[in-house]
Amino acid sequence: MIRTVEPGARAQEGTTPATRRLFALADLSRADRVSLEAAARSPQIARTRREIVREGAEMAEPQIIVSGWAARVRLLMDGRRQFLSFLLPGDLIGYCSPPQPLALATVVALTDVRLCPAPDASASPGLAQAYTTSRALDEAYLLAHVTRLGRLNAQERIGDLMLELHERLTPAGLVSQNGFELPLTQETLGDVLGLTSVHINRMLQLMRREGDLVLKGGRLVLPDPALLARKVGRSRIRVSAGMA
Amino acid sequence: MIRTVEPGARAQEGTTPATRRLFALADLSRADRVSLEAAARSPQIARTRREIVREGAEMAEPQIIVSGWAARVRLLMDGRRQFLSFLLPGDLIGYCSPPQPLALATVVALTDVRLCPAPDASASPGLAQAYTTSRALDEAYLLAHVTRLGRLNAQERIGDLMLELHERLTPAGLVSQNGFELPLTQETLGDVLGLTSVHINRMLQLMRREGDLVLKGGRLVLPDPALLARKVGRSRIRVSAGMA
DNA sequence: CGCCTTGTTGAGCCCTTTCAAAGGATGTGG
DNA sequence: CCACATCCTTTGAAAGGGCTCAACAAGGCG
Repeated sequence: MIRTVEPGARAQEGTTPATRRLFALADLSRADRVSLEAAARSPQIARTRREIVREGAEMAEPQIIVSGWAARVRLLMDGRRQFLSFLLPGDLIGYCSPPQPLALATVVALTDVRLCPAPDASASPGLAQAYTTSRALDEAYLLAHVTRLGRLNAQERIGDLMLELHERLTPAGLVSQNGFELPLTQETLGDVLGLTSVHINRMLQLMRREGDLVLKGGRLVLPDPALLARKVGRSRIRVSAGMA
Repeated sequence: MIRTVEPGARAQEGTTPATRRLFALADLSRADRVSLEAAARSPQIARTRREIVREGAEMAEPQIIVSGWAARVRLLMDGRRQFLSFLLPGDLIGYCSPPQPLALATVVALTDVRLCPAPDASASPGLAQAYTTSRALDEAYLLAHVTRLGRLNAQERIGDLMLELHERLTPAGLVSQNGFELPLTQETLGDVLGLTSVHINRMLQLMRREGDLVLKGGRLVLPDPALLARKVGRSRIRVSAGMA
């Protein structure tokens, strides 16, 4: 299929994955886009494994993930660990309106992460809309995660998660050929999906053999996302009438 | 231990479980309290099993659960079912600020439920604060649910959930003698905790034998909540510096 | 090149599910 | 007040999915 790119559309797309994703969330004014691009241009770095937010700490100003992966996590005192959600380029950390006093979960960097303060939305309906939509998506993904953990078996959980990541990374432009970088160890994947790394390993092998996915060298490819979606019984996440 | 009740404190407590719970969430003005009490006095009824909100529908105005239990639920197309969260007296349904276009999950009545429109908070900082805190608690409980499903075994899940319900029903005044009404079938409990009703049954029996809980005739008693909390490794949920 | 993290594999066990059926409650109508 | 239907709880036996423990291979990285 051939797709024409109008000159106007290209200008809206954003120059980095994070801004591409944010631009897709709402109808932003030129000023909004400029301020997002500017903010993303001078990010801070959080190294792998470093805590970005600590559970129970007072909330700092909201931030945007410019690049890299982070996750919200909860630790049990016997050492068990559960990841609650992923934070991907263009996602917001700590955005609550109205503000909330305490962080509900620790946020930890899964890779080196670049983040920047989120431009103030109080004077911009476009930004406010984008942030709100982002937040709604966060909650939708969290609900999907509950269902995944509660009612899907190991293969379904893996497939469903990979499809979600595919879906979330697409607007940021981080997906090509149905594939994307997956900077997660099998241990981490286990702590996301409520399984052991050993079982993750075996199920990944099975799914590779069955042609559901290709995972090698930190890159994941879903040869046929639609087919996999049918196989694990997944439907697309939507929070408003129009958007993905 | 003897506790003195000052005449002033009593007036703040609210006359129904729902208002008691809401009054405990924020420092409310006399007008706030009056409007909540008034709203709760003319509720609508939703019968058991009836849908209160349908997933994907446009959001109606926010409502307050005056009495009864409801739950957010997601259905898989092969018939599997996962409850996402409970909605108890004093909880809000569909409160989002700023408003969100679509409901993210179906809400269904688990018992006959009385609900009323939530008084408008735009002119009242107290109400706004109460609603915000309620929403923060919702999210905290959702995160706890993820951890429960992902990393706890059957007994821990049951114990943890019962402790959460104990904690949530207490401010509404629905707990006495460490016990409360639990209007849930074992089937429902299974769909909350990601287990089968058969296994719920067996684990409940085990926990009864071990003295962790007493469940009979729809009433649950936790003989020693603190001990059970230690046993399942649970810590109390908090979203702000002061409150429960 | 050697350390350290990550991925792979095997065997056995245990927690949880499945399937089926019986027993108790509860409620409605006759 | 009994008969009957319905829903919920309880129980048994067997199978299965996922876990544990342990050891080994395979990559990065300094």
